[in-house]
Amino acid sequence: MAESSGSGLLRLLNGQRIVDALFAAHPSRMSRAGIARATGLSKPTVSALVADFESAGLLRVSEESPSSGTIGRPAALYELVTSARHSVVADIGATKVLVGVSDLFGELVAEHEFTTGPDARTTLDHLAETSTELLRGIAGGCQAVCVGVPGIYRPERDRVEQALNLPGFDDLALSAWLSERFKATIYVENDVNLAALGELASIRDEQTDSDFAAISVGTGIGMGMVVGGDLYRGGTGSAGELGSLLLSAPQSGTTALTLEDVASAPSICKRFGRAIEKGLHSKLDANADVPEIFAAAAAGDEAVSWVLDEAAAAMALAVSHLCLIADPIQIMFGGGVGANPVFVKAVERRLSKLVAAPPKLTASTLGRKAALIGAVSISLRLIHESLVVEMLGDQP
Amino acid sequence: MAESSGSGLLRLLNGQRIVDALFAAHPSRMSRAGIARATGLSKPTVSALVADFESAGLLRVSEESPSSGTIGRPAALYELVTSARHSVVADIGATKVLVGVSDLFGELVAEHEFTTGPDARTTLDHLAETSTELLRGIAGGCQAVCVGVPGIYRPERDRVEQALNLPGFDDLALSAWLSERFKATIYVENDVNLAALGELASIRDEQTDSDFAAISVGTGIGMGMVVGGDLYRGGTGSAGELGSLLLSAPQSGTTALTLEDVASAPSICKRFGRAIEKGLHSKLDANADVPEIFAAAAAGDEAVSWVLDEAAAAMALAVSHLCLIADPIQIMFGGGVGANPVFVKAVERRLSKLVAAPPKLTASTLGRKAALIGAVSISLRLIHESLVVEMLGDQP
DNA sequence: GGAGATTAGTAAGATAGTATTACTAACAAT
DNA sequence: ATTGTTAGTAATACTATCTTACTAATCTCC
Repeated sequence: MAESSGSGLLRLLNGQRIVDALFAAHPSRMSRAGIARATGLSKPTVSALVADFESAGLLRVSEESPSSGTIGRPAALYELVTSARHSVVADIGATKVLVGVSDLFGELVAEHEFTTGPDARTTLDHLAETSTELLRGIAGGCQAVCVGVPGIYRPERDRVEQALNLPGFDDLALSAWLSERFKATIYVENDVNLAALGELASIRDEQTDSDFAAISVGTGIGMGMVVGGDLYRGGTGSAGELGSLLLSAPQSGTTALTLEDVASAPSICKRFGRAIEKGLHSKLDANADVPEIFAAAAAGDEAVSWVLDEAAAAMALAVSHLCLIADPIQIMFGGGVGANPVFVKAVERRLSKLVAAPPKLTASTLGRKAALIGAVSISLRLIHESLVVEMLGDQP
Repeated sequence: MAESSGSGLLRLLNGQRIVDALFAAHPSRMSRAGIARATGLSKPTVSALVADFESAGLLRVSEESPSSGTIGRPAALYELVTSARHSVVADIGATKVLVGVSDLFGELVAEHEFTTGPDARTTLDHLAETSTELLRGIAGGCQAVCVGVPGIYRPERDRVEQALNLPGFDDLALSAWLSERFKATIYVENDVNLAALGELASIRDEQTDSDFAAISVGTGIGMGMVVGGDLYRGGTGSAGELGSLLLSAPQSGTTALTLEDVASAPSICKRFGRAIEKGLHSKLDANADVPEIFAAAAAGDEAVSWVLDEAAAAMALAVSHLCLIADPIQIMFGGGVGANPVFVKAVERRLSKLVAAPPKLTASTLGRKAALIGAVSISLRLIHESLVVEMLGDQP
């Protein structure tokens, strides 16, 4: 075990700096002299630590192109070993489950998809089988597991709540269950939150980490927020329940409409049907589905544009609240309704009339895989946290 | 200067652990043997560091009660020197400026209040004079300055924006200005945000750090949020602008009411006047002020209860949005309207009908001093960050 | 082809800080 | 007075670092 105060701590800290420098430089490789320059450590110190990392299997000398064209003695270029750590990532959706195995850099080296089972337990059994199958042939197994669930996960009780689409979560200690099957760090998170992380990870090049929101508009409406690079969960873990947001104050007697009553996929279909009954003109059938409705939007269909306008107006109002309260820099829309650029444009148009400096609104580009990619980004963090300690600690 | 990789770093880290242990134990004093037990460091290491801290003036042997009643050799008990560091804190309000000097533990050792001048520059000059006056007799001057301003502070431009009540901020580089006058770390922050920190600090015993909101309802309506112990500012620094929140979607042609149109102090007075004109019954004059209106609320005055109900309903709707988006654990109301328990109770009653699990709502107990106390908590953080480095770095 | 320049990496010794062990100091209880 | 307990110090060893000086390997220029 690593000491926490003596010079062993110093070794860990300096080891972390070296690993950080190598991750920052990825995919370029670095010589030990280069690492010394980048970290400020002395060359002998770097050599000693790199030797330890190499014998622990985290680093190796790159085979190809042993430098060329430069003056001076050619360097031995080191690179991180991609396969030094693996993690299992999964997104348990209402209809499908995505499973993957990610390497040290978050590349998915194996993937699989299966249909969600009748209840949570069967689905999880299937998930466990699939992941051991995907891990076959990977030496060392996995060191981290991150699972997205279609409900609110409460770490203090180790329970998934409000997973309405998938029964059987009520008395299932999910983290404990996973710990029994995987000898790894376990992380469970709401799928919408993971999707927010995933969407952010996919645009991080052009964008700062801070204050990003991803709104999913499909069967239900949910939101994940990333604040300063970390997920924001709120005091009771239920931040971002946008669907229940009231569109106006309830008058005495009447119950007010919620955002979900107007802008979710089922509501849009229902309201379209009612618009037809009320006599609005449309080429479509009264029970058209969301893709059909969106397809007809371009053609200037009367009932369609009325329904979509209402949905966009409601969403714009909700987003205006979000801007005044949380002031995100960018908002990304996903889900069956939200990922449609027509919808995003309509919201954007209306939002500009409600808010002085509206944030950037974009449509999701990742689709279903957003949560899985978010799970990768969490599992990477878990692995990075323990990497150096484990690599340097095992030497006697 | 302290090395960042060599053994000097280790010394700093261990020094920090000792100081942290002493702060955590405050106001009890600790023996060196006790520090060694608490930190896991060895006794000689603790002795060496404590000796350095003592000669730097951060620690001293407590005079009184050199231990008694216990078995064994009596310990020399060490305590932090309260006056080792001082900070200047100020809250520049629209009508008054509060200035104080705080010691190492955040106790205010000097305080002063003066009327806000005609413009920012005059007020700041007055502030600088006052604080040098308050610092007279304090050896070493101040090491940190935290100033609350009635507007949005943008660090990247070093400007205070939207300070509508106090002209002259537009082309004033406030941090730079303060840096010229104080040889100390400077921090400028919105006053509502500081008030949130202050209110949180005053209840921290019973409450976790996380996800606390303070809503100020007075001339305007603003909110400060604390997330995980840190202020939340949003992407452009303007999170918490609750006053502009729309109470309903604007219909074509009409502009919708904002929260400030219904629940701010001026709006309440205006709407009360109109209620009288409309013929609602009241004992009060049509141009009654907020304290009078609240005083009449208990008596069941018709016009008064109509106006306050409307204000509370609007605030409850806004708070319901806040809960669904940010899910705070506790919300504290301050300001001329908000600090009134009658108002808070009314909001609470209405909120319970809008949200399934409403957070705890409370009325501010700090009043005007909230922002000043928040400034103290920021300045303490600034001082703690640099304390050990400065204390151990100055020895050759 | 050889001398010099240039960069990578290693070896040896110095330095700083910590932990361990064993000691002395100071007091209470018996 | 003796014994036991706790606080603190002294001496030494250990760990990990840095510095300095060296060797190694290549390119360039003559």
